[in-house]
Order: sequence, then C-alpha cells, then structure tokens
Amino acid sequence: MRSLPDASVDVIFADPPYNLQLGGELHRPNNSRVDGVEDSWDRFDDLATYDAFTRAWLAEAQRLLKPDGTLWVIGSYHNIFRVGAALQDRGYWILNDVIWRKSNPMPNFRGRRFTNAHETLIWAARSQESRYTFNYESMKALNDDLQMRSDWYIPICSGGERLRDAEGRKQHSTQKPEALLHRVLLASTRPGQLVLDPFFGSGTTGAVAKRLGRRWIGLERDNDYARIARERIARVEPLTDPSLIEIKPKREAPRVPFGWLVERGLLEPGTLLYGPGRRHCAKVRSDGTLIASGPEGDHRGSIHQVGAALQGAPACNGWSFWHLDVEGRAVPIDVLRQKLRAEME
Amino acid sequence: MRSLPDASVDVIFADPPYNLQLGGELHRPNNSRVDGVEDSWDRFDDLATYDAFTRAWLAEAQRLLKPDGTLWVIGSYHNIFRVGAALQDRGYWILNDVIWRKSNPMPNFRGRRFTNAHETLIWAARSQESRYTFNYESMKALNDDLQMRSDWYIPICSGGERLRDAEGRKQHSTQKPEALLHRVLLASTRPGQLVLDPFFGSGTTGAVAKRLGRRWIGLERDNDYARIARERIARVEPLTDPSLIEIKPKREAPRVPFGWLVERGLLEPGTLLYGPGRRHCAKVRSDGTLIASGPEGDHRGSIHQVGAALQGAPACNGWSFWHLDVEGRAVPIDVLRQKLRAEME
DNA sequence: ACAGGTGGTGAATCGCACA
DNA sequence: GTGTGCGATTCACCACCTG
Repeated sequence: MRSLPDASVDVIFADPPYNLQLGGELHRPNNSRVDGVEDSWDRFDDLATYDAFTRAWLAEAQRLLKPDGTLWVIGSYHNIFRVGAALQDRGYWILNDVIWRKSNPMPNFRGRRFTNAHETLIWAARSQESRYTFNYESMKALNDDLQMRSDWYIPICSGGERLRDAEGRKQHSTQKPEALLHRVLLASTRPGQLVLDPFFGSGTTGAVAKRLGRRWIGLERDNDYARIARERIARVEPLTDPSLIEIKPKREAPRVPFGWLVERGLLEPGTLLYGPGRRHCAKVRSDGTLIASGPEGDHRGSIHQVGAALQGAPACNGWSFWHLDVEGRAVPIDVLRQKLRAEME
Repeated sequence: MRSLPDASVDVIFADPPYNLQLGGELHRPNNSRVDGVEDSWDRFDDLATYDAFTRAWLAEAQRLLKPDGTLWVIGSYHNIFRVGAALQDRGYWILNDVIWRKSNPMPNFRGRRFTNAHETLIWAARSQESRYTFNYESMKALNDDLQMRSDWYIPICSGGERLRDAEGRKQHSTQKPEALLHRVLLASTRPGQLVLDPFFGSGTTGAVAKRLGRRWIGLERDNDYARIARERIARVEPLTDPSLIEIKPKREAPRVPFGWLVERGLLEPGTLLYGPGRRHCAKVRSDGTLIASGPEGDHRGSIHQVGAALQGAPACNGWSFWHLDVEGRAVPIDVLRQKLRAEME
C-alpha cells in the first residue's frame, strides 16, 4: 500500500484477517472433523497486536482514497468491533453497517450458542465531508423497486464458484461469493472507477470488478493466492453492457414458526388449543411448544409433534390440526399465521 | 449501579444511549418532519466522552454479574463498535452478535444510503470461563425445530404496545418491542433468575421479565421514565403456571448408566447391538460393557468407548450409535433408557 | 433423461461433572 | 489445579451415484 500514490483510489474493499482465536478441534455430530480456519495469516498474539495491524492499514487506506472515496470492510464479531472503532477514531464517516445474512451457514454443532449466520460489512466515507457515490436507483431496481435494506440475503461461496485444486481441496479458506461483491461494487462505484483490495486472497474483488467494467488493484503477499487470483481473473469475461445482466437477489421463503405467534403476543402462553371435534386439548407454553395430557403421560413438543403423538400418527400438520376457541367457535391457528404473514409484508 | 453488591445478577440487558450525532432536521418527501431522537441523554461531546461513559458502566456491570452471568447490549453503527471493542478490552467473552432485522424500518428519505433496517445486539459472557445459560431447546422450539440463527426478524414497537401520553405523543423515543426481550430472556435466563437493566427507560425489560417469571431490577435516572415504567409493569400479569415457563433441558435429565439396563433386566447379557447401517456389531456383557471384534483385535469398554474405537473417532455417543434388532428393525438403545427413566419417576 | 438417495462441507472464538 | 469419561450436538446446498 505504501508504494501507491495519495488520493488515487475511488473505493477500497477490505477483507482483513478476522483473528478468530479458535480453540481445539470441532466435530460434527457424525464425528467428521470441521475444517476450520487455521491459516497462519489469521493468528495474532493478542488484541493489541491486532489493533496495531488494523490501525496501520486503515491509515494507509485513508491516504490512498480520493476525498470522495469510500471504504468497505467485512468481518465477524471477532474483529469487526475493533475495526469499526478504529475507523471512527481516524475520522472515517460510517454510512451504513450492512449485514450479510447467509442462506446456508454452518450450524452450531454443540448447541451452545445461536447459529452464527451472518457477517458484518461497514461502509464508510473517507471523511464526513466526502460526497460519495451511491447508486440508489440500481440498488432499488435490484430489490424489486423497494429501497435496498441494510440486510442482504446471499449464499456462501460453494459449488462451482468455489476454487478447488486437483484434489478437490479449497484453494482459499475464506473465499467470498461474487454476489456479495457484485452488490458492493454496483452500489458504490461507477464504471471505470478504480477499486483497491488490499487483502486480495482468491481475487473475488478483481473478478467482479473486471466483469462490471471497473478498474482494480489487488494486493496479496502470498504468491500462491496471487497466482490463483490471476488465473481466475484471466478467465472472466467483462460485460459489454452491464445493464443487461443483473444478479437478482435471493428471495427468502416467508416461513412463520409457531413460536413467533407467542413472541409477538398474538397468542398468550397458557392458551388452550383443541384438536378437531375437541377430542384433544393442549396448552401453549412460552417458547412455542405445546403440553398435552395423553393416556400414556404428558406430551411436549412442537404443534406438529404433539398433534402426531396424540393421534398416534407418524406426522401431523399442526397448523390445520389445532384450533382456538373464539366465543365457542373453533378457529384454526393458521388464521393467526396468515395475520402475522400479512403484517410481515 | 455502584450501590448494588458484587456478583449478584444473572443477566444484564443494556440499551445505552446510541450517541446518534444527528445533524439538522429531516423531512419526509411529503414535507412532514421526522420525529428523531433529540433527547439530552443521547448527546455526548465527542467519542472520548462516550467511550469513558461506556467503559464506566461496563466495568460496573462486570462487577455486578455472577461469574457465569451474561450481558446483552443493543446498539446501532453509531455506538456498537465502540461498545463491542470496550467489552473485549475488559475481558468479556463475546458469544454472539445478533441482528435485530426490523420488519418495518423507517425508509431512507434522501436516497443516499441503504435503508438502515437493523440494530445489533452483542451477547457476551462475563469472562471466557463463564458457564453461561443458553436454553438451546427453547430457541429451537421457537424456530420450528431449526436452530435459532443470529438474525432475528421482529417488528419495531408500535401500535397498542407503544406507550403514549394523553396527547398521543410517544412517552419514550426508543421504546424496544417486547418480542425482542421475550427472545433475549427466554434464551439466556431461567425462571427465578435476576435480570438487571441499567438503562431502564420505559421498562420493557421489567415487563417481559415479570411476565416470564424472572426477577428484575431497573435503573433509571429520569423520574418521568421511572414512573411510566412502574405503572406499565404493574399492569403486567405474570404467567403463574410453571409448566408454561419451565423448560427442562435434555442435558439435565437424570443420568442412566447403560449397565442399569442389564441390571434391571431390560437387556440380556449376550444381546447383539448394531451400529448404523449394521456396519458394526458388539455383544452386551453382564457388567454393561460391550465386546466387539475390529480389524485390529477385540474392543472392550463402555458403549461410548467401543463405538468410538470402531469408528476410529475421538468420541461417540453410544446411546444414539447402538441399535437393537427388533423383528428386523433397528431400534436405538436410547428407547430403553427412556423407558427406564419413565419407570424411575 | 430424470428422480431420488447418499455423502461431503462451510470465517466456529461450540461441556461438564466428577475424582 | 488437572485428568478422565459420559454423552450432547447440524442446516442448506451441491456433487455424485443409482435405478
């Protein structure tokens, strides 16, 4: 970075080491071993060392940015708070924090925390005075004519897009999906502008920049990574008319778990539910499970599980099985779900 | 906070001032004025002042927490990075960052950024050694039997839940939705535990804690807010039926050694057990150990040890690994354990 | 050619009670 | 403190194989 001139870059996209601090080995319930990030480039002695590293590259990045330039950084809870605080300390002006919601994150195998299903991006201008680029209309068009929100639902990089060697091993442990960079660059750069990625890795930034007709610089100190990236980008065909090809965002199915009805107050814990013909009865608990008394003791579980158990059936659709008593009439609980779905739109 | 004793609180939920640094007035496209947060409690002279404030209350919070206690903080990009970094500096151990995705955020009226459609919560243990509470089963139940993810989709507080005075003005500018606190407290506290909210405001934490059978302390320096919160919480009806709020984790079920099945006659010595897909086979001995023949000689030991040895795995849950042959069908030995547990009650 | 089943895998800070 | 052993725990997607 030190060899590049002042105020020469329009946008910087940075995917620095996250400093994950992983402990021992982790296994899936089927005893297979999780292939975690154990690369030497992700190891720092302590938080102070990581902070010094962060402040150093953020300072250079600010020097390289044009006055109206912006910076993107991606990270997880391990590092993003330190990066964000350092940004603000240096006078960068945060424009948004953006959540990359993963459609297919790795589960939490031990059941000890919430599934870590997202990463965080910070989008910041070089200073509070920067007159930055934001392609509002492109983003709105990409989102079915609704303003693009700060939470993005995008799959992780896998399948054919994931770079692998002849033995099928992934060539970079943290390759980012092109869909993510597509949205970043489409939102914050104009065709022909210069994008710098100081942690180039497998070269996703360069590949997408080339395709979208942006110029790019990638910095990578590992020679293998640099070679992989060069070969990858050489295979990319630039779009001659980018307006013709848009990556449509992934739509999420509007699933409504039964527990949400309790959480949102549409259903009080303790409410009684009835099966068809009032032959069965169960009580709603505060976590959205049911409790019912059967001939062989209590049944607890989801609306589907308890419905199945009471009928002695292998499966049951709880949404149509269970009913509320509304002034003597039996009303299927599915009407509450429809109500909530309507509120969600 | 200074008046409370050391290590007296199980969970802290903190909704500190966000230090929003709003500039002039903001108007909607129809020229109506946006009623933003202009309260004096949200104004700080500079980042250093805000940091000092943050570090002070985080230090007190850590003193008040029991060794296995956890802390929740909610914030936006204006303050959450500073809070997160300060947390880590103090030795708190981050467990998750959780994204509250708003179903109905305020749009970005100027079209200059992404719609700011989320807030960030940090969930952290008092230290890396804390053996914190996480009600995995409840969270899974609340999400239709899938692991709860780190992104939560919840509406903002509005409608009947929003506290308003006689003139219809909102009584607190940043009242949080009860659904958010419902999920927070259901995930990380047990009935009867003590929850502290050092920025009590309109008292959402107290209202939900009372309803869910948790004890609570709210600290609020504004007398009007304190009065509003007191009146609000007085109107809340707690759930009295313990079966609605007490969720017994599987991990706390009474331990049943495998040998008891043999001892009680549920399993004959000499019975053959099979691994998944009948790829492995072992014989039950009279002391509850197994004996199996592998490629490298006999394996003897507990159901777990033999299962692990045959798979070449570091560990194995024998209860789910081994199956009985019941008329040609494979039945996990765990059903025998459940039978014995039921007899023991 | 197509449907359905099987197996692999992803930026992961992933126990706890005993002796 | 340290060591040992029980036993709890996974979702979405894709490649590949089989019928």
